[in-house]
Amino acid sequence: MTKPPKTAPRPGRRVRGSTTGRPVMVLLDLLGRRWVLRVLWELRGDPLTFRALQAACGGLSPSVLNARLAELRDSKIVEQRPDEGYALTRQGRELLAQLAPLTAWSEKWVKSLD
Amino acid sequence: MTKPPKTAPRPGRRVRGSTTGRPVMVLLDLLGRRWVLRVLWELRGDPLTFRALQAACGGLSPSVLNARLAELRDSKIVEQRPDEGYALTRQGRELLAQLAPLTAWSEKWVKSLD
DNA sequence: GTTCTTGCTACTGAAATCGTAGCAAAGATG
DNA sequence: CATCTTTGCTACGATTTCAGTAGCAAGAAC
Repeated sequence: MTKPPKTAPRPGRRVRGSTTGRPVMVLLDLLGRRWVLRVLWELRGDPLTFRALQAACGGLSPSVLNARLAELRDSKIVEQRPDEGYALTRQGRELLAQLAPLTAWSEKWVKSLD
Repeated sequence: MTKPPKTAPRPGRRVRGSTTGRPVMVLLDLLGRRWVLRVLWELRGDPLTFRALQAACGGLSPSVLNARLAELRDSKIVEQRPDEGYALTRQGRELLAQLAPLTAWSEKWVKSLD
């Protein structure tokens, strides 16, 4: 009874809700995991240490943070730099750039609620 | 001991990891819930019925789908049209448009893995 | 009437997450 | 040297969320 190894979802592999492993499905699986979007968001500026990142996310549990960071490192979206902490990779920054307009959208969105 | 009512996260209210309720934080909380991104993605085209949407997402459980749909309706991102099924609202389509470039990004991303 | 489909609720077990405690390593301070 | 702090992270039980299956009420088609 060996436990299945837990890793980040990978293109070509089966992921949640998709047997094809199409890249965009894999990405949606990865980004849809709790705290992932937030972590990327908090890394939009300078690199953050583990604890700083944890604090920035409002004190999420270190076990979950560590799991998410492992997945994001595995996916080459985040990297760990010695003496600096965690930072987005080049492609991680590209990904975040796609997400940047969400701020503006969310401001408009607020007004439509109440 | 009344249970707290379960609703979608709302701007101005406390959300996971943020006491300020800043719009973008609320949005990240909402989008980071399991299946939300995928559901939006599957609604990019024509409206889908509940069951069609469920099938498109690879057979996720109806209870979760219903919960997500309730949140997204509450957030005015998805609407239910009589005799058509579920569809994105206007602002829902705008939101998805922000996310559209993810397909292209994910294709590049794949090549960087292995 | 029966047979479909559709939208959804109910229920149980599994998995993910939370919250807290704490430890080993490295650096600063005395 | 000793001690204090910070940092990255692991362990563990409690809670929440999700998965998976069953099934029901309402409507349409027959």
